[in-house]
Amino acid sequence: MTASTDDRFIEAMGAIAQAEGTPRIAGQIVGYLALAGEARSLTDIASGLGVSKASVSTNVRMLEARGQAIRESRTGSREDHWRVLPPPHEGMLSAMSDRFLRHAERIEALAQAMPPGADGKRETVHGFAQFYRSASELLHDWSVSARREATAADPVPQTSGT
Amino acid sequence: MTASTDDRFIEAMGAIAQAEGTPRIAGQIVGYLALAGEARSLTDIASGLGVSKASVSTNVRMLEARGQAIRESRTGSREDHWRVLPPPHEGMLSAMSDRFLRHAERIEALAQAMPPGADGKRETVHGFAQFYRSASELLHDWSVSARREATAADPVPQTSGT
DNA sequence: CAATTCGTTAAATCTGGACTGAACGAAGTG
DNA sequence: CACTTCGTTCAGTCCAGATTTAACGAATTG
Repeated sequence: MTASTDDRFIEAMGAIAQAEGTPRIAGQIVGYLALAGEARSLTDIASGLGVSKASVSTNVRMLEARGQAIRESRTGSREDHWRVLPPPHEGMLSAMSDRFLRHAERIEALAQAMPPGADGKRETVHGFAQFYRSASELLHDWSVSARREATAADPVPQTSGT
Repeated sequence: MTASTDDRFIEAMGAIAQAEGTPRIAGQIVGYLALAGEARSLTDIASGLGVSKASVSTNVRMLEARGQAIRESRTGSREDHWRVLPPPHEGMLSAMSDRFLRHAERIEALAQAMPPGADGKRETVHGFAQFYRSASELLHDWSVSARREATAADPVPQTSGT
């Protein structure tokens, strides 16, 4: 019955991911790999979560692009193996940061295109752009510091020690 | 043709809202009210955006719950009037903060329920909870400071000055 | 008190995007 | 060189949730 608490955690991670606007399966994968502690093959993940390999392939590459998971190509096997690096959250933060930066640039471009009338609209729009820009910076800085902390005191389980 | 840049801003705000996992119309409303600078009735908003009053009603109340918009019940008219308060972003931050706090509590409860085995799983799960908790706190602090800054130097257009 | 207008709710519809199944190319393996 | 296995892609399905239409209660006005 020890699998039950694991499953509940994986389930919760999926729900949270969904609430944050990312695919449910992406969250489940992070939970699964975090609990595993070591790298797992795409097939393992798919059967472990009871979803199609196609879904895992898609989502695990999305996680890779975000820096939340890394691919390990072992020499012996031609299977790819995947692990989350501590903390897996860091990637989430930089994804957020990137998103906000895009928002900032998009809005700022619109502000520039606005007539500089006395109604203050252009300043209002500029204010929005400014907000997104500082949000992006804040998140970026934090993701860096979070990574540093985690690297300092690493409480992550590894099957094979140093 | 000056309405065109306004529309593009409103459009962009809707797209961003959608990208952040909230209803498109909610973002459009924020954009509309921010440009308006003063309070607008529900009917105004609906016709201004070309959407149903039901949608506006639903979304504007969601914004109110988040603190991104406030309702003004004028004595003379029985219409409700709505405005965004500067900065409207602050509500978005506290919404995020709340969400992360819920995540933290949910995960922490699971961590407590986990067997304290030597595999370090419980610590891993606890780490996730910790992450969400500090994220929540960071966002909360920032939303407060953002509000303070905006209140200090208020560049918001008001039709009726002090 | 009838008539109008406002805001909300409930049911129905519509749509974006997650997920799957099947097919394909690449890379080993015998 | 046939055969198996792996990962990806593509077309199709499915579903959550956003939006709308219609109907309702409350408030206002004459």
